[in-house]
Amino acid sequence: MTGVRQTTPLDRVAGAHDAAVLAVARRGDPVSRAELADALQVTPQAISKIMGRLMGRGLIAEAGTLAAGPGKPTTLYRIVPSSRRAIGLHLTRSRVHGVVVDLSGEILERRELEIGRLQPVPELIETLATEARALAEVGPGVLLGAGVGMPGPVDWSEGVYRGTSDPDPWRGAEIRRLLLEELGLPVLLDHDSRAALVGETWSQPGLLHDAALVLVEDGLGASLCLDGSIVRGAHSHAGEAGHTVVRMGGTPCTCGRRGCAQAEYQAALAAGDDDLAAQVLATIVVDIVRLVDVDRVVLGGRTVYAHHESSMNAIRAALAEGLHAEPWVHVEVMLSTRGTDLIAVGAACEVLEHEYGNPQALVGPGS
Amino acid sequence: MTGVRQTTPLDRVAGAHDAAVLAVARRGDPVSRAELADALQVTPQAISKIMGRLMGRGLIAEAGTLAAGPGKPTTLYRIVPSSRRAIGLHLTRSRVHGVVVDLSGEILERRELEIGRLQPVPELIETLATEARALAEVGPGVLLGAGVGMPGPVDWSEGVYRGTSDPDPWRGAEIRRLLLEELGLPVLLDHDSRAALVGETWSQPGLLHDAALVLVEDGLGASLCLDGSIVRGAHSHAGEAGHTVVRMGGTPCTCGRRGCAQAEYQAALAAGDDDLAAQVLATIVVDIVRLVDVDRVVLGGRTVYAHHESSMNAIRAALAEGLHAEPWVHVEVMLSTRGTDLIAVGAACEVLEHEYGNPQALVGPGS
DNA sequence: AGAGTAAGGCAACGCTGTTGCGTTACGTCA
DNA sequence: TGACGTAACGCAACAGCGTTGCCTTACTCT
Repeated sequence: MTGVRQTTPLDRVAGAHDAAVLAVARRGDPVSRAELADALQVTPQAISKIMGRLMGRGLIAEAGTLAAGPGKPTTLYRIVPSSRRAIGLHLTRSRVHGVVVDLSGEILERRELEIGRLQPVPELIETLATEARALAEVGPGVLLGAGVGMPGPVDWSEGVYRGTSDPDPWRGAEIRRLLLEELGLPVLLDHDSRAALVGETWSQPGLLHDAALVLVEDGLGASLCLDGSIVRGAHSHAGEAGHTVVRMGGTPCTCGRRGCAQAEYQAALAAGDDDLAAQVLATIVVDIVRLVDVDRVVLGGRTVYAHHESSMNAIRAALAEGLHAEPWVHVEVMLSTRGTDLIAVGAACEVLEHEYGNPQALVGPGS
Repeated sequence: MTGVRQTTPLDRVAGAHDAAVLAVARRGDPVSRAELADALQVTPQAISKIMGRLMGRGLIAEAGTLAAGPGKPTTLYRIVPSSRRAIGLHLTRSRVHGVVVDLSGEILERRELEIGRLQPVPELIETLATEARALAEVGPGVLLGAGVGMPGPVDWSEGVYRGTSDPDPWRGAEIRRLLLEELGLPVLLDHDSRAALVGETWSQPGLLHDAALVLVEDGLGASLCLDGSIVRGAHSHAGEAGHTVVRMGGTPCTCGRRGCAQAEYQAALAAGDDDLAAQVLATIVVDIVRLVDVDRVVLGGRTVYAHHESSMNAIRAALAEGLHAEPWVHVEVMLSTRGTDLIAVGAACEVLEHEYGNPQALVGPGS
């Protein structure tokens, strides 16, 4: 597949800088040319050119001036949230939770729909499309596309729900392609925990440079952001932390192994032992920290919402215990800023990220 | 810290392309302009310019022509291994194992030295410097620097051995700075498992795009290469897979927790239960695969060398069992190509990688 | 007002890879 | 032996990136 080159290397330089400026601007406060020059490691003159491009596209606008002492006052710039929109859909077996967000990731509208447990794929696509079309009505700005976040094995690059082994009507569904054909809009499909992390990184650019997000919904998932990039893996399949063994020979899991974190967590909850459940959560968090050295851990998901305080405390305690010999390692534990919208918002942010986020590698595929 | 800009964005484009060409050339077979153009997604004319730069630096040379049908025969190019050298030192509590490698990662010379268990830091630096100076005598080509790989918590970006909590004469040693001052050469310090993976990726470019290396020496470590980049983490501390809990409430570990993989592994070996030890290894491999979705697992290290066949079989069996519901996920399990030299060679390759390896991010620090 | 200061624009520049076209070096066939 | 077709390759002009040097603008302070 000798693909035709789409962008030149110089386009990529420009694109990377445009994305970097947007990331800084997204942090909220108006920024100056000098600040941006420092952040991007380019000259102020280059920032002027970059701003010219971005203002031409309507993504950035001037936001007044700031006089500090003598001399010409600094011109400030801000992002224009209303210039773009994206739809995000959180799909589970029992419902579809949808949002439209603006360029800054703020929610413009929310919708919720209960669905039948065994909706066949064509009907499911129709349901998703209907929700998306309703959401598309809301808000100003160019609509960029729709993102879908769902649990279970999901192949991001193929846009396919892989499914588990049970008889499953959705197994192998080409959700991205079908929904794209239905909507006529760009569509992205991703794992719920990865979508959630994309959402967190979008609205807090730079903060989650090395971070893990632990998602507790029906299952247990974890996504990673390492060195500023979301980890998706060789088969776009990363994030199945729920099938990490924390007790060899323990509770049997649906995956065939024993003592998976997810199985142990659910067994503990079923037995009413909330402390043990929190311990399981804390264990896999410490394991992740030891393995990939993230310095932020974000906790989110419907199930953990009720006892998030105790869960976070258990995680903090386990981190303190497991890292007592390495005092230079500090890990910040935080709750998702998005509440129960985190996956829907994250799915929408996948679209924003894809369009205006960090650039692909400078050099094409190495092999 | 408004650092002074060292490279311009255009330098980085050129540097990235130069590195990419070297990576393809390192695979061994002579390559043509057309192949490279396809791999880098640039025009053949651009490859000519890139080759001009690289040949000017002596890194690449012409390697004959290849006539295929009518028309001017294709010119082939190959890497010049003898143009550069790097020293690699593998440091443990009981010895120093050193190598010099050429640009292709081949060993030119090997040295081994037993050392006293509690050598104080200044003496240790002197020992390392002596070994490095002896190795520096061997082979042609420009000597680029020295890499040091060692177990335990190591901060790559600071070049410091962090140490564990025991009274430890090496704790906090600024090995990189001290050795640099002693040798007058660039020095890099890294964790043994990460160094080993750098070595594997250097000599097999492109193959280990998403891979894990499990290192079994005195302790148990694992390093990751995700999306083509070695994972070092927020505190340059990634890879402590040995302190991943595989049996909650299990064998007490030196780190303070119970049931860490390393503790369980060593306990099993001490009890003579090699099967159980292999199972522990297999468990953490599957956990890693589930979490970050690597499609290659490299096994290496002195301790696992004797029973590598059975260990690899156990890992393969565990992968087959743990992934039976996801038949599209294929994971290749392989043995290190470097035998017991893997860490020393890897440390040397850290230097090569730093000088000629994949480019830093296109845009400077995002914050 | 006038001097001093800092921000920002304009124009020329250096460097990337790209494009268009001519040259080189090979096979093939008359 | 020579003309022709073909494929690889080089040269020169080009577009577009950020950079540099210089000038203009806009403000404060005297």
